[in-house]
Amino acid sequence: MKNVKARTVFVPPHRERDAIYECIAEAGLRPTPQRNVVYGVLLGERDHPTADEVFLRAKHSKPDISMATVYNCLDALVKCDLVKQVNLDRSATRYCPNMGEHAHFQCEECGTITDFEGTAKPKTSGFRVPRGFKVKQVEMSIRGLCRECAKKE
Amino acid sequence: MKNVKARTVFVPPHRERDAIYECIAEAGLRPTPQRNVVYGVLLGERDHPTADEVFLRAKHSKPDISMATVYNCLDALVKCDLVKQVNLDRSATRYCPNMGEHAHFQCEECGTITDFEGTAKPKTSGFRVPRGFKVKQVEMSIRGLCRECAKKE
DNA sequence: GTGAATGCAAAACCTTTGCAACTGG
DNA sequence: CCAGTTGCAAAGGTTTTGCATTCAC
Repeated sequence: MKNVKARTVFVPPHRERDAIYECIAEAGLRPTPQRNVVYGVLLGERDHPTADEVFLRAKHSKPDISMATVYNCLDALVKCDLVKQVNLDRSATRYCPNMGEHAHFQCEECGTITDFEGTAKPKTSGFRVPRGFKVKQVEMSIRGLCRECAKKE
Repeated sequence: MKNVKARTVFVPPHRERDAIYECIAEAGLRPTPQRNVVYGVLLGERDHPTADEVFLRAKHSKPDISMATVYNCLDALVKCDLVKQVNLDRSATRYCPNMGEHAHFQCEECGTITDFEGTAKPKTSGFRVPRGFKVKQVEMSIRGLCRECAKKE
């Protein structure tokens, strides 16, 4: 279940590309070419790449970029709420520029990741938030069999 | 294994203690003292320990246990549906013996993990499962501020 | 000019693997 | 006896860190 490409089902809004400058500046961070490239990579192919995959793709337009910088940029984008971290299993963390409500499905057989559209809000999701806790983000991870692998069984 | 030594700090419920034998055997795996200890550790203190933390605790009752074995045991328990893997951030995977429906809350400030009781089913959670996909497990991760940290802000 | 961000390389960390020895049924 | 499991040590992969240099404001 390694080196598996993930699929996306949604269509990215347009103005996200400009948002990086606003959002990064707003967060008190400095907009840089590297952060721009990293965000561009994520928007370019929405397949939930790992940091390493982002690194390799970012090199195309910025050959000198370093791994440390990729991590820095990803963290910055996460802080700015432009990107989500996706932790599905013990393998590397993946990154997702889709900030809309959706769940991440991973196939137990082939490992592919698929986005399930929909909302995941406390009220509708059925868990109780204890008094005093402040919920900021809800993420849903689903495991099971994808269409292809379900057929084979 | 009728003679249970009273050295361990916790007192696992009876049923759960037996469950490991049934479940492991059912899964075609072999019940071993190591697997027993690892499961006992998880039941003893339900604080979502990492593999390393399980390792350290398991050493108390089984000083010769190795890290590789801890991973082996954890994987075996996960396969038997006695234990869940919990992946919240880039840090190490955590393990949870609570197989009831609940969500994992992690505080952005202090990092503590809290269980939120409740169900997380596709129907009520608001996401759509594409035709042909088979959902086996849904996991919810929530981030925000815990009671203490929310007060401080 | 100054603090923040970068690139590099090394370190730290987490997890897996290969293999000989052992174990439980 | 035999397949499955263990312990060890080493390898593999991911993420972080320290520091000199560069960059954006």
